[in-house]
Amino acid sequence: MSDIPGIDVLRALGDDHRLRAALVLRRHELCVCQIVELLQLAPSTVSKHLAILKDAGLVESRKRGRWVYYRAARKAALPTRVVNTIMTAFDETEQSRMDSRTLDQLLSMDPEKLCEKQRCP
Amino acid sequence: MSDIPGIDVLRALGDDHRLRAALVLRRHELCVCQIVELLQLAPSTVSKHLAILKDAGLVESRKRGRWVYYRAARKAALPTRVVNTIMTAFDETEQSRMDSRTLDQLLSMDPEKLCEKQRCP
DNA sequence: TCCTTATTTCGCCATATAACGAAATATGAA
DNA sequence: TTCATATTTCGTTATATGGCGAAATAAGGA
Repeated sequence: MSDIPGIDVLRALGDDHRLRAALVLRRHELCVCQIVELLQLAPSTVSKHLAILKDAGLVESRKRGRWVYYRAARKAALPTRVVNTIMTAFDETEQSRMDSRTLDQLLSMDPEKLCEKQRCP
Repeated sequence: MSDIPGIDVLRALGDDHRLRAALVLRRHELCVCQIVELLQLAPSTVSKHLAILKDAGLVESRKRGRWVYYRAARKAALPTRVVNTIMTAFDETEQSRMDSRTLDQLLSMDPEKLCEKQRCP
């Protein structure tokens, strides 16, 4: 369902628990049980959240004995400037370019005719 | 369900159709029927998406006759730098500060004891 | 006023998602 | 090898979300 590359990052961060986890993992490398304590959720739930963050490329993990440690990924961190930054980035996707071209066509059409077309297929 | 202020922006942008709409609205002011054509969705569906973007403060609307025009809000656009920017911004929220304090306590505890506590309530 | 029509709201359905507990997995320690 | 335990996977459930069509709303034009 994620057509646009990178949008999974927004979805990953669009959950309170995951955002909180992602934030603390920027400051400290933590094992799952510590995050369980912080978020007050079942271990299985936390594990899944961390997997989603990992799939989005936001965090990475390493195993030491029975513990698995997570930390922010070494590559990927909201007001006005932030939104602009996000939008600009997404603006470089293929979907955005396609939309721009489609839009050019739409703009050359009379909105009146557009609505008419939408009424009568 | 949105405890953390600003996270609704991420959720709003975390949908392909809404992201595409938000992007084109940064370039052009458009009426609903034009966005309907671009996204190829039912007018009612588009209307709902636009309301979500509006609630998140990403777009604004004005009514001219029977048409409603939407455009990017005059205040609030992914690579590494973007994610860092997002994270830094969210890091200034109260929830993040609370988490930091909680974390300080957690870090002073033996993870072993933490896990033990989680086993036996 | 009455009709047409662009948009929104509402009700409904299908799917996605978050949460839990139980079972499976993996690994250190006895 | 056998036990204990940290984490993950799986199955289930409740809720959230995205989509549509029909009805409601609002505003220009006959």
